[in-house]
Amino acid sequence: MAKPSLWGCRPEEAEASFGATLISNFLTSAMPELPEVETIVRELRAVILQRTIRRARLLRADLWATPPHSAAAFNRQFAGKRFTQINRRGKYLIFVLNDGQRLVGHLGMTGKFLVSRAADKAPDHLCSQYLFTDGLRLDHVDVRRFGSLGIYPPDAPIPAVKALGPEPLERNFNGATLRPLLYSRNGSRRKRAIHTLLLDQKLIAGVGNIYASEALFRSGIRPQKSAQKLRLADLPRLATCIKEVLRQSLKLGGTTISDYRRVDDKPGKFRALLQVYDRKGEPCRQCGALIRRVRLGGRSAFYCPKCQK
DNA sequence: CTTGTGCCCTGCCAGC
DNA sequence: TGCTGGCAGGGCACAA
Repeated sequence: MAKPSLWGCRPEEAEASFGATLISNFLTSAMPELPEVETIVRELRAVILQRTIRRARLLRADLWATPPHSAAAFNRQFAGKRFTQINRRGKYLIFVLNDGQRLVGHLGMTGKFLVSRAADKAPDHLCSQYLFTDGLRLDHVDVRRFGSLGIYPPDAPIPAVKALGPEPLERNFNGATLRPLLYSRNGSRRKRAIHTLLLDQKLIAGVGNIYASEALFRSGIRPQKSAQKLRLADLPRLATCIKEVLRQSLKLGGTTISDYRRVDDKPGKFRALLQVYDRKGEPCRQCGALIRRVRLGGRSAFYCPKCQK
């Protein structure tokens, strides 16, 4: 169900097509993981592609990972150009400009992209902003500033992106793809908890805390289980569960956990389908046992003590 | 090489 | 009621 393309249309048309709340604030999601970032990328594509940028501003230089380091030079990178492609790799957004330069963004914990009108009030925690010649505006907001942003010349390597592991929604992703979760490159067995390994972006791209817990629930594997105790034969099922949970969430526009500020925001609808994440003390939807929370490598994982072994 | 720890940052909320 | 300390987490630097 692809959204209608809005390339080149006027802001009023985009607004009419998406509804009033959309233009004000439709691209939000707490804790963006693969499905959330993919949703954002798709919606951004439909609205901002091919619009000419009049002016760009960098308001939070601490997020900026690459040169230029002055406001004027930042603006020069964008003024008069257009975004011709917007892609996703793992949790990274890659905006391609018509001169081949690429703007690469990571949303961290609280990053958002909001589309509004030039005259609208600037949101709090604005990190960068792109004003289009037709009056649309793209605001990049990040409350906790755990995100990052950088620009890369055509063909220049993007180190963080290059280091990413396989994409779980690619067709050839399967149990064999997950073998590095159990064995390191020198052949020795990994000992870390499987949940911790699923969060390692070098081993698999795009999975964060929510979908690691959810995929392990579906697989019947406890998050704290050492990779040493898993068999290669367990991996095909795990791969299938990862794919399923990501696909299902993507279909519903991702998961919105806490959007305390904007009640009128369009939230991702996957939250209602969460089986374990953020459900500590609540009954398992499968067996009624109480969901538990465990801390692993500084992150919290959720599981059902009865359904997961 | 692998694995673990602490830091970045802000808003929320339990506890006083 | 109002303040405060602890907590949350993706990615990275650093130590062992």
